[in-house]
Order: sequence, then C-alpha cells, then structure tokens
Amino acid sequence: MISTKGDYGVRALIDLAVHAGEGPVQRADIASRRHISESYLDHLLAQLRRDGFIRSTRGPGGGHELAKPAADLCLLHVLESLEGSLAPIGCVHEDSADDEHDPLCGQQWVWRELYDGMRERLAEISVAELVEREQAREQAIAPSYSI
Amino acid sequence: MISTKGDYGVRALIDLAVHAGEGPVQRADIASRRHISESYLDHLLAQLRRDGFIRSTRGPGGGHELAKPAADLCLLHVLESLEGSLAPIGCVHEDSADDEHDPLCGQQWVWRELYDGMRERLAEISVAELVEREQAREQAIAPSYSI
DNA sequence: ACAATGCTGACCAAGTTGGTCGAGAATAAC
DNA sequence: GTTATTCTCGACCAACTTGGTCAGCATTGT
Repeated sequence: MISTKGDYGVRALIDLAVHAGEGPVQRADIASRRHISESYLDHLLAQLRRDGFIRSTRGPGGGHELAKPAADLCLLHVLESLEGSLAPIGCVHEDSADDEHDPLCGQQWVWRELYDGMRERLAEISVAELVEREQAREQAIAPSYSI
Repeated sequence: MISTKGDYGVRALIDLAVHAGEGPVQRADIASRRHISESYLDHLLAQLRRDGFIRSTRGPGGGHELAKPAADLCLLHVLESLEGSLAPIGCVHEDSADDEHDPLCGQQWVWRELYDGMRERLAEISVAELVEREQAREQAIAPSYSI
C-alpha cells in the first residue's frame, strides 16, 4: 500500500527540510545521501512539484527546495500525492459518500474504518517531526557526529 | 495492501458462517452467492484450508465448512493468511525486534505505528461480527427478506 | 556560447493480481 | 465397481504495477 515511491519521496522531503535555508539542494545530493536512484528520484520530485510541496530551479546552482515550512507538510498529503489513494482496497474512496455502497462489498465498513484510522494518524505527522526524530536518532547513535 | 484475495476470502468465510450447521457448502454456491470466480475461489479456499480456518470434504455432498466458530475467526489472522504480511512497507515485519532497524529506513517508526494500529483493529473484528453486520444491513434494505 | 542542472516521456525487466484450465483424487450413490 | 460429484493441485496466462534506465530537451548562471 505504501511503496518505495512514498518512502523515497518522504526521504527526499526530509533531506530538503534538513538543508532548508542553504539554497537549492541538488537531485544528485539527495539521491546519494538518501540512497535513491537519481533518475527514479526525478519522477518523485516531479510529482512533489506538481502538487506544490517543493519548488525547483534549473541551471547551474539550481536544485530543489521545500515550498512551505516542514511543519506544514503532513505525511498524509505527501503520501497521497506520491501513491495515489491510500485506500486499503478498491471499494473505499476518500470522497465516496456514506450511502454510496458497492452492493457486492458488504464489508466496506471494515476497510473504511481501517482507512480512516490510517489517514487520521498520517495527518498528525509532519515532515518536521520526522526530521526531529531522525536527528534524535543520529544523536543517540553517534553523539559526536557533525559536518 | 488488501487485494481481492483478502476481500474474496473474507466473503467466503462469511458465507460459510451464514450457512454453518447446514452441512458442507459447495464451492459453486459460495462463488455464485458472493460473486467470485469459481476457479479463483479454489486457491483462496486452499489457503484457508492450509491455515486451518476451514475443513473440506470431497465427493458428492462434499464442500467446505468453518473449522471453528465464526466468533473465533479474527480478521487479522484470516487476512494475514490470505495476503501474507499486511505491512504497509517492506522494512516493517511483524516479527522484527525493536532494535532491528533498516539503517536506510529512518522512518520505520511511522510505518510500524501504522502497521500496529491496523493490526490491533483487525484483531478485534471476528467473522461473526461481519455476519451480524451483514444481516443487519439486509434487514435495513429488505425487512421482509427471507428464504 | 557553454556547462550545469532540472524536465519529460519512452522504454524495460521483474513481480503481482486475478484469473483459467486440465488432470487427478476421494467418495457417496447406484 | 462404476459413475457422477466434488474438491485438489499445479501449470499457464494477460494485464498491471513497481522500480528503474535512458536520451533528449529546456532553462539559466558564468
């Protein structure tokens, strides 16, 4: 349900958040720091750009930047941009009204309950929080780490 | 994350639960009542049999039956049987210890949180509950329905 | 002008999904 | 013990998704 698309895309946003304020970050840097194929990353960045999460500039010194503060980027929107619907199964859609039942899918309420639960959790988590957690982890592993 | 495998498999179990106590239920009946391809259903029943959810008998008058009361069949186990791991992403496994991190997947805690949340919910729902809800829905739609 | 950088779309191999099909095995009824 | 019924198992298949590569173009700083 969440493929490497979402995983990699989130990693890329974290990278941009970590290096926010240092000017555009280049594709190649993100790719090497986050262990993502450079050309694959292209497609993910394109999607993130289309949905307004990042801003990109071309030419020498160009690169990618967050379009908004990391605290305003919630995981739900990012993942839905990258993955399409997070619905656990076809018959449940975000925008389906309550009375719009697939008559063959009597278990819809179960899938919807799962779906809603997931989306609620994801809506509470921002990219900024992921950055904090990552930095806490780095501290724990290598307290003297710095560049 | 949940494909028609899980969906169809659950439908089949509901069908068996509804007709429990009436002797073996035949593949063809399940398939037609629940709108599943008969030969595809074969594979799902095979899996459910392997994992001890149902019992099957061959020959005329044969068919399939629940191996335990419907109240004892929780959705979590059924779905994990049919779908394999329900993990939303590769780096999270049910049996991975807390200190077993993929060093490249710093966001593991997010996926794990989602995963654990889902599994908790699914563990609380039994096939019996699905049957009750289905019957409640039938009442609501066609109060005079009976066979 | 040229080099650095992003942008885009075509293409591809491998795996998954949702099936179909056919040969065979068990068993109840005759 | 033959036959009809029913499940069992494995091979096969088309369509789609995933995770990627690649070439060529667009933009822009120097």
